[in-house]
Amino acid sequence: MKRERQPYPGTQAVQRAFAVLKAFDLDHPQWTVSELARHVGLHKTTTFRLLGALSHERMLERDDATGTYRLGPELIALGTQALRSTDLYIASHAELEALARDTGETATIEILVGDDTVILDEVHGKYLVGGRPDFGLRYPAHATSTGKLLLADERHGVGARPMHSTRKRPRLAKLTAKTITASTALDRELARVHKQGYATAIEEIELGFAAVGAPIRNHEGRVVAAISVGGARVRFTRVRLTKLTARVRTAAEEISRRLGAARA
Amino acid sequence: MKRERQPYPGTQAVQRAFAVLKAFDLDHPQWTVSELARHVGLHKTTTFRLLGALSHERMLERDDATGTYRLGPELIALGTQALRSTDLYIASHAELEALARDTGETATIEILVGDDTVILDEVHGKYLVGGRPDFGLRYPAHATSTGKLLLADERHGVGARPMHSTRKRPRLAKLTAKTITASTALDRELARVHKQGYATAIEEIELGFAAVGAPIRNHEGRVVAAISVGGARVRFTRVRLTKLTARVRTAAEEISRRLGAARA
DNA sequence: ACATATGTTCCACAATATGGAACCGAGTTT
DNA sequence: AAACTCGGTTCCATATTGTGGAACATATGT
Repeated sequence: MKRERQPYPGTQAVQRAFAVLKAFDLDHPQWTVSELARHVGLHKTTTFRLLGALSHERMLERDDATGTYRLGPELIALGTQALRSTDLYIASHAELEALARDTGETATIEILVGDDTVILDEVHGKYLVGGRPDFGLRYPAHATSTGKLLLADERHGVGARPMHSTRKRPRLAKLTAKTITASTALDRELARVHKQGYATAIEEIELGFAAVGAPIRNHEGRVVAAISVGGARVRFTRVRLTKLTARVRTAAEEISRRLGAARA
Repeated sequence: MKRERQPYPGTQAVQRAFAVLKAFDLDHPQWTVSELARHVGLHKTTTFRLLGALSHERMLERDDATGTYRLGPELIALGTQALRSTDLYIASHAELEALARDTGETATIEILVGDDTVILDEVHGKYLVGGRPDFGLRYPAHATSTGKLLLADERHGVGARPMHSTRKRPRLAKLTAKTITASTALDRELARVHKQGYATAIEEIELGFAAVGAPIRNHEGRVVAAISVGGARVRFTRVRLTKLTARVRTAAEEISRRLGAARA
């Protein structure tokens, strides 16, 4: 087997265990031992043992009928526990409700995980009542209003951490005709977003969908999350967009203020 | 260090990693290295390395200000992914909304994780609008209507798995004056619950709170979850309780039917 | 200044995870 | 039906990997 150098001071088995867990995504909600072993590049036996351990911890669940594994209940508990320990969730929920009520659109708060944004919380407005909740969903950051804000801060923000500047650039997926895929174009966009303090994404993630976002800053001024309102592109006219932008920004400032104040 | 026998065929490091993660609960949303090491009974160095690895995987997050660790964003993603891969969530949501609408009370669906029930999904009725969502929360199973149903099936259900019969009995926490704490009394209650096909918990988990639950069965007849409606005790009069019970049971049957049908 | 606590690095040791080989069992193909 | 393939599983010798003792740095308190 290929033996790559451990890139970080850690435990191999743990790293592998999570590589296994992360293999369970929307495209592959369940796996068999062999398939998974091939996918993550581990020995069949090793994977088998890992799956056993994870199942025992109830992080995975084995479907006895098909013999496949899927994510288990303990992960749900752990995940929501993680959600709960985020102050963001508590600080933002009321404000998201107000946003959704005032604008009629869907309001979300998102954070950056790797190169994706993850929806922490979400409130639907009158234009989309009873819509399925989408929290936990991930979107490529470069194609969302919130993602741009988070990336912009990472690159231009206060403590522009130099060690992260050499971060591997991912291929920028082209999701619609308007998605920014050229890395130089993205650089320009991020600089602009950072300067103006808000971001838009008009049909960049999905045809017919538009959104405006504003940054949430912690007590240090770092952008730790971003909120947005989004909905059908046709409703986002130039003049309405201006109003929405203002509304989202005040909401974001209120949440940021609350985060700053919440600091013990 | 004490060296206990590995009770299952697995990897030690993985087991320890999750022991660490599970230490982050409502009481202890954040830990320092040493405190945690003591709590889980691991060597300080080992814990330190584990925390490093978990942080690198973004399963934990280090608060640079205080130097403490808390659950990280990747766990949120993993958790919601787990939630998503549960058919239960999809099969039940609409029915929970109907339940909440019809009864005005809060409707939940819960599963068993260890000795606790975990709220998978939840819809508030008219009596509690804008209430904070509580999914992911855990409650001791013996004190909830849903938990009783799940425990009852575990003990009296179809494949009364003998190997689990010797399951360690936890101390039954006394949450209110009405909480069932004597294990013989619980045995009797569970037998009754199993027989009648529904369960109540009147001020057993919290003063002033009452709930009725009914079981969700999969295609094999196993109780895989339970739903309930709950609210202020004063509204749960004897006659209304009868009606609520009937309503919850039909909802549960509908969801069970859908699960049975959903089987590929 | 001393004592006690924490987070962190280093390192020799061996316990632990690893993966090769082999065994079943169920489908497919010959 | 035998021969083959591909999946899951068990066994086991090996050495890689994780372990924890010792020591250091820093911080807080006495």
